[in-house]
Amino acid sequence: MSTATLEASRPSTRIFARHAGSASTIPAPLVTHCSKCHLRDLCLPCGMTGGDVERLDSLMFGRRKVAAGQTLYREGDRFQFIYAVRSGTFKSSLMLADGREQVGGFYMAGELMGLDGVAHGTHASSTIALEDAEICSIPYTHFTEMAASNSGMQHVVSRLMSREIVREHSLMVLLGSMNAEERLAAFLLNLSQRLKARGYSASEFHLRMTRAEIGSYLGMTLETVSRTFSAFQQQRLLEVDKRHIRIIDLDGLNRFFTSRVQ
Amino acid sequence: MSTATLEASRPSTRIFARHAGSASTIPAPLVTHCSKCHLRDLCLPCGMTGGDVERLDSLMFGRRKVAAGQTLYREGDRFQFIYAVRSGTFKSSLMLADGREQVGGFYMAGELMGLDGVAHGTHASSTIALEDAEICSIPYTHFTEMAASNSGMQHVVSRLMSREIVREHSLMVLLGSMNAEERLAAFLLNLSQRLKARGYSASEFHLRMTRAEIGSYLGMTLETVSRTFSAFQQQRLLEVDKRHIRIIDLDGLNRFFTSRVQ
DNA sequence: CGGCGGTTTGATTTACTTCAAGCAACGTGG
DNA sequence: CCACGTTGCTTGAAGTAAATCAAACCGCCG
Repeated sequence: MSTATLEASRPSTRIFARHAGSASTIPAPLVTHCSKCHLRDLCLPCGMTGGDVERLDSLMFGRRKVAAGQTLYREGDRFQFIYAVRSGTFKSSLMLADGREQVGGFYMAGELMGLDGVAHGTHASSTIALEDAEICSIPYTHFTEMAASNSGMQHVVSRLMSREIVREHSLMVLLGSMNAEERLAAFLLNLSQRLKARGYSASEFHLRMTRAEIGSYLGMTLETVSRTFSAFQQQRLLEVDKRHIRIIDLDGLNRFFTSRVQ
Repeated sequence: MSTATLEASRPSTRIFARHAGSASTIPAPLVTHCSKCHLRDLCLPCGMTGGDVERLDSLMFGRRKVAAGQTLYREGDRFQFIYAVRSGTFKSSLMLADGREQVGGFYMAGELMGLDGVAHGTHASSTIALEDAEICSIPYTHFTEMAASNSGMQHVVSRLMSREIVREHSLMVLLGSMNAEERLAAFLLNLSQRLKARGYSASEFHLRMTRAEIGSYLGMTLETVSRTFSAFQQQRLLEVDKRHIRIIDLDGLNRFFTSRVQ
């Protein structure tokens, strides 16, 4: 964990790390260098070759903290940045006419948010921090300008967008054809995998989101989410204590949705 | 494999670009020129400026017919092409372990298919023609090579991918929070709009897909689809005769899901 | 002609929602 | 410090939308 190197000493309440250098001669503190980031293999630079990652550094992505509950961008906001999660968890959601929200996804370290804005220059969803978090802001136009002269790099963006398409694809399957138990199992296993990829335990973790948010994401009510957790516990698949989850029987969980999705 | 004069220098294009003109010296007949295509404002070239569309011409997209029921690509196939619909209708779908299929979308003239393959170099879904159709095959690598030297053009790809993300976003809302009537209303209105944009009647059209396919797409059974059609007919919102649909009360239909989605 | 795929409609069942109540953890202000 | 409201979670009982099971119809094709 090479993190806490830079940010500790600095005032962290900057809105966006506007272009750094200004007065000082030393590199500005709140600028990120991808090449030195511990997330580089999960995040934007993933798959880049040669000096491309170093070239990313020159864009000097702004970095900032986001407090729990704070909104990163809202539906309709002008699209300027892609955001990379450095730490913490976010949810993206849409507000429905009847006041309810539809959660579209949860994002954790190394994942990119805001790609839906490219289509119309305007964000199609809102995203909110579920806990205190830290992000990098990637100015989209600068990024594409750079990618213009570099085919490898633009490939990376395309791949990331496509990945988002694939992700939503599988969510559609989930929402379109699974029952409550299958949905929750799929959700937990997905979470487990992503946490594992980030060096955390795959079998024991703390949920950052409420039952209502899980329910919205999975297309069911919070009561059904709660009941399904209880059912899993009784089937000795999980141990659940509020938001603390311990997966006891991974295979058992897996069977739930392996039976559906090949 | 030796024909296709114009593509000689780019062997990979050939697989799909019919070996039409064989030995002749005149341009092969089944090569498409975007600049002269009647779909240019709906399709890939949409939003391109200056000579970009002409530059697309030089890629000489292969064009071919696809018979009803024929598969364009399958889950797991190597990703090489993006496909643009010239005429006809396609569905994309996933096969579930229990043998059922999950339909992920329907595509009509000017729409692009296969973008999900960019992520892992492999298609994440299958797509099948619902009626006799015609497509252009766009060799992805050539296309990105060209886009490499042209920032305007690569913007176009990104926008198209992002649009797909947004599309799936709204499908998630649909699947996650709407009831049967709202889903079918949303489906019909979406279809109506897209047909209108293509110069067809917005109020009267012929469905190319079965009740089962609609149901799979909307996350409900074919029986419920059928019943909901009947209900709409009784409410004098539609006239339904098998696959022939006439929308009588557009506002009435609209009210169904305006009440949900802002 | 018979069989088949697509559709409609009816009867029954069920998985989930809705409504409702209670509890635990937490923060706030008197 | 305790009473209080708030938020999140669980559980129960009742209601319902949609799934399932089932039958029949139509148009089509070999």
